[in-house]
Amino acid sequence: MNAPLSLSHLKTACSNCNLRELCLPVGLTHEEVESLDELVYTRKRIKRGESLFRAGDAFQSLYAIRSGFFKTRVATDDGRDQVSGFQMAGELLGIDGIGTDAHNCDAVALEDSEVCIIPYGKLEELARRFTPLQHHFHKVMSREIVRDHGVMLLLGSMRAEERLAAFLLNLSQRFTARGYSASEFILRMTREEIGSYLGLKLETVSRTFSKFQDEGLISVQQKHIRITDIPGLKRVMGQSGASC
Amino acid sequence: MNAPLSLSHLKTACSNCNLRELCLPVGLTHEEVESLDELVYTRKRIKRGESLFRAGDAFQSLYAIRSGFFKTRVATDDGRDQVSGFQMAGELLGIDGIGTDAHNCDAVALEDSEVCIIPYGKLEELARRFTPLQHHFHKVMSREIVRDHGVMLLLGSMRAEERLAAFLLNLSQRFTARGYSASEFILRMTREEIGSYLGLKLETVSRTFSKFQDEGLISVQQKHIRITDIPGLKRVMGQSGASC
DNA sequence: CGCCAACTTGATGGCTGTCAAGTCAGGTGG
DNA sequence: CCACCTGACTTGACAGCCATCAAGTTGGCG
Repeated sequence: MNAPLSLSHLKTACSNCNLRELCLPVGLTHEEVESLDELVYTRKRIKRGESLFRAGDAFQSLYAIRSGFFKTRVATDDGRDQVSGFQMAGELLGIDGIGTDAHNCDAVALEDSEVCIIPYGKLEELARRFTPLQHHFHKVMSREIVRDHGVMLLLGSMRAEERLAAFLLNLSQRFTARGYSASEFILRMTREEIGSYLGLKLETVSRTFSKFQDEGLISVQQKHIRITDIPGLKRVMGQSGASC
Repeated sequence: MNAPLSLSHLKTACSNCNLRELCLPVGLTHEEVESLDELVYTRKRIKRGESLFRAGDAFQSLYAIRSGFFKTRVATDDGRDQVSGFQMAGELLGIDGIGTDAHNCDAVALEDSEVCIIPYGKLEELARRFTPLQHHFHKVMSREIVRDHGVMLLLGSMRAEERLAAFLLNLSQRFTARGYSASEFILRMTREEIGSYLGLKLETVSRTFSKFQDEGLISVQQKHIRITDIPGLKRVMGQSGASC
């Protein structure tokens, strides 16, 4: 099922990957990227609804998303759980596992997806040899922390409309960075998953989408979203009473 | 003001530091710790109310707290801000700056404090030479991400009482790890700062403290907290309707 | 001693959760 | 091909938690 063939190896090589700009190899010379190829030698396909890893699984590898869409989900011992993020092509999964040698969240594919398996031991070894790789890996982790702080701010101080506006603008921006339309996309997650991520109930998400539509900011049809007024959404996000 | 004297160097050395178990040198051999001494050659004192760094400052160093207590604070462009964490002795400050080469939050001392300055370039260099240091540094960053996910879960799905109970238990546990009392301590932060961190208003924090006191869970007198019923607090935290 | 920031407590209102009913879209099987 | 079924979504009514506004208290510090 995931036997490494030499053909798949060829196809997997970082040096051929068009996600280079988003993934780990950023800033490496061509030569350095080629030696990265020894790092990533296996890909894995995950079908929609399946888990890449689950909380408690032994940590061994990081995963770079080659294609598809994931959610990560954390849980408390008393049965509560929450979506902690949505990840798309070029983003890294599994960083949470380094600290305890076990994964702390579930990573579930929201559509059929493919990931590159990055054995963590090898990554550390290469990071010791290639300063830019080390530096870039640290940057990726640091940015994840900064991103989480942004979500904490959102959860702690924004109202439902502001959260949803921020969410849509964030998705829009990430799609743009991948060459897709900034204003029109398909939501891979349900209202419930959006709500879980934003600390809202699914009804509130649905209601707020409808409100945005009434106000002419977006056009919603089930999972199909079209943002018709990006500046308007930004205004919704910033309306904390400080209009001057 | 922060001129490195040879005397202060001696006193700063990681090999003499009683926070070794909490800070970066965990898991290093005695020999390795000694070579760490070249890394940390300056300490800095921060008075209560002063900032160690501010959002936007160029990133150059990490800081290990030797003594004292800090809060970190993130802000949006529209004037909103939120406390993103409280840090005590043995914990690391500044990791958020690696990703963008600039700090993304303010670090403010909540009491007179002292930090060890860890030049980031040197840390990366040493991490390339000492595998355990590299590994430990990655773990520290990963744990910070996991911690943030926990806060996100708290902000997204817990009610005021649960948040405060979790907060008190977390403080209690961290004080315990440092050899202080698990049940009696002084809050270094104001109700407003607690509220900001937990996504609540200061009145709600105050009211909930009073409620806990009425219920015999804690005893509050201004900043002085005594937890009289730790299992009770844990029960408050877990009461999400799943009592079976 | 007096001032001020921090804190407590009360009254009221609004945002969002909860419960409920109905709609829509896609997939399956007859 | 169509009916049916199911999960996802929408919309409404109501309630509860927490924010807001307000007034008073406490404690530390000059």
